[in-house]
Amino acid sequence: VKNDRSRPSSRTSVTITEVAAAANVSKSTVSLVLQGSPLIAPETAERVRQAAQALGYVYNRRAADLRRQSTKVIGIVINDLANPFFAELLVGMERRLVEAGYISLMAHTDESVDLQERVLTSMREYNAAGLIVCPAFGTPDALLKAIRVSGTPMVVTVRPPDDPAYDFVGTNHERGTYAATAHLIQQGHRRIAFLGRVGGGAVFEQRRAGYLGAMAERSLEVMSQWIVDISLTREGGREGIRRTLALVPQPTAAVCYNDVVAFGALSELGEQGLRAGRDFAVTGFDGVIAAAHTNPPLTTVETRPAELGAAAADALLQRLASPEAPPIRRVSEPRLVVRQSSGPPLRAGTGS
Amino acid sequence: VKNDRSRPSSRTSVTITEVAAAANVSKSTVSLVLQGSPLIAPETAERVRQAAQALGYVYNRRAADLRRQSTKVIGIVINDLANPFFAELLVGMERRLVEAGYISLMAHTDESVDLQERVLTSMREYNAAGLIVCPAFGTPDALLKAIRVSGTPMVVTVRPPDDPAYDFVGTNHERGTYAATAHLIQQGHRRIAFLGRVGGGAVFEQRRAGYLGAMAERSLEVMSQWIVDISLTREGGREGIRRTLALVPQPTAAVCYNDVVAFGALSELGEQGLRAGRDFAVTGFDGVIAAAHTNPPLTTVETRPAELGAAAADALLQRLASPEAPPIRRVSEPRLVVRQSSGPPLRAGTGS
DNA sequence: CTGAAAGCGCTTACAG
DNA sequence: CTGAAAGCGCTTACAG
Repeated sequence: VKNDRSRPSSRTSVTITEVAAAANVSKSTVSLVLQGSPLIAPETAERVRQAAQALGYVYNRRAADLRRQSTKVIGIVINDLANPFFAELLVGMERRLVEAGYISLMAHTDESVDLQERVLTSMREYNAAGLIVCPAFGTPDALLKAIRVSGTPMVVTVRPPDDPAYDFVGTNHERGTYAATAHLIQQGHRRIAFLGRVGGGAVFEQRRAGYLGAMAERSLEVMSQWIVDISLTREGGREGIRRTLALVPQPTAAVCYNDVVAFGALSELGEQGLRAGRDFAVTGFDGVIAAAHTNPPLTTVETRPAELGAAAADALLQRLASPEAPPIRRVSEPRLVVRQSSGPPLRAGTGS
Repeated sequence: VKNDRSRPSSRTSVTITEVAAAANVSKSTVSLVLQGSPLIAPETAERVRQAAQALGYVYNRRAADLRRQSTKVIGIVINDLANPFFAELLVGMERRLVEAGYISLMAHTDESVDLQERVLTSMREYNAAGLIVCPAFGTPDALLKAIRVSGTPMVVTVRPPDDPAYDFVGTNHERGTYAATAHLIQQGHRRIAFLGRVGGGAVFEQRRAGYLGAMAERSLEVMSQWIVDISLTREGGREGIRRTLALVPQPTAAVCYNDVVAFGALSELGEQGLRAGRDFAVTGFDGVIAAAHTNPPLTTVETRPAELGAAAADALLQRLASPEAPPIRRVSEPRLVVRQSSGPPLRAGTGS
């Protein structure tokens, strides 16, 4: 074998040209056997495979993709991986994607729109076949629009864009908090707080709307200070409970924006010597795995994050298969799961 | 502009050839301005940029990388993203990597060695410049070795391989459980259980060794049934507590393999009407963010997962910079953080 | 059943 | 300061 690079050591990659030489066939033949083409005679194919193996050949999919004008990589951008909801969502989509033969380019924006823009262009420069994005707070519509116009298949997830032209997979936020609030009312609560982040975008609006809707339906007034503005973290949940307990008259329950906030609420309640579900009721939103194993276990709105992620992946796969199909829009109905954090108020029937 | 493709719509990508034509320069010039070369006259550069902008040109980094024989993508493989420890680890490494101008190809193996092998080859086929891997349970040494021999830079993290030839970034598991156990003993506990997964590999061995070491140092016997074999999940933690409470004589404390197990333990204790920290003591391991906000807050061994991830990324970056340097080995010292889940036994001083 | 040739979108010496 | 040419590692008609 004439080859000026003395022996393909470490970083010098061996190419099909070299295996072709070793197997005494042409590049074309090697390429064909690598693709499992039935055109090649079994013995030839075997010889090629042996040669490839012996040389430690690794397929250069990048080169193949360049030539073929396609890739099997999908870009995933997540806004908040520290929240288990998004971690579970990611797990669900990534799994579905590998099952379908794709691999994921993943980036975490941590709610930074600048970072989001950078990673998105990077993914497009790497020719991602498609994109799944959970937009960071305050994502300019122009960004999403630019991608859509460029023709790169994209599904937006969790946070619905204003424009219905996007492929979107999410959950019905309003129905979720409606169910949680209605449950609390049914348990006998009348003064119910809502812990969330004011100005948190469409998702916040929708979740609050569900809460307000349920209250209004039973003709329960809601005092403005019951909408407690906190950061959407466990710390925020703690603070929210502290502020709620300081209110006069004191609410007896709180609908939390999400599970992470509820976790903080549960923790703070414990520190105050109160037992959630007995002394004060709390509900979460998301239904992350951890919610079933808090102390006490959390009543929450189950959105099945992993399934949601898989659904987003499916939507993208579908879009890849039919680029011209009308916009996909899948909004799942969340389900309230009653556990122990949401018992009736201490003296049931306390009026407002 | 003569161009048989009528107008670069949707998926038809525009190339440097087209912007070259539009700007009346050669491909070379376009390439140079794209790279920010100072060789090009400012006016020319500006003209090229305008043309690129106008045509909606997106840089094809894949083609550039192919030609340049390098990439800016790093493969990350994680064994268990459902565990917040790994999610936080991932966040730490991904952030550091984007800061350094890389983008991450991420895959979750869910402890499947088969899947792990597939994603690893996929990453190499895509010419990842380097790899960071948290090996799945039971990863054959041959797999890691094949990668090392191939010359692809790789750092192994969290789970130490037997062979010291690998670049490795992790934490001192034995010191961690030693500290947790010693703390419990100091609080007055004598009968202390260890909840973990027997046969869980090197990490389990090390964590158990720390527990046994601390017990032996105070000449405390450990009954074989105190080593409770469970799955490493919240469910496992619940079951572990149930089995521990059924033991005679009953242990008064439990060192948990990790935080997730401890979360389950806390939850189960609550369901049994017991208060962790008062009626029974528990410690965790990892120091995930959630540990500070459980009910009650969890005493745990803090490993600073995000920092660990960043350190793993740094190690890889370093390896990329000096391929021939001797193996990197960074084992951080974890720190015990005492919170409320680990108070003294009900009647302090109870003998063994 | 197999090979020679062209081309995917870039970069990089090398001229001028 | 700019252009022509070769080449990165593949695939894919097209011959034979």
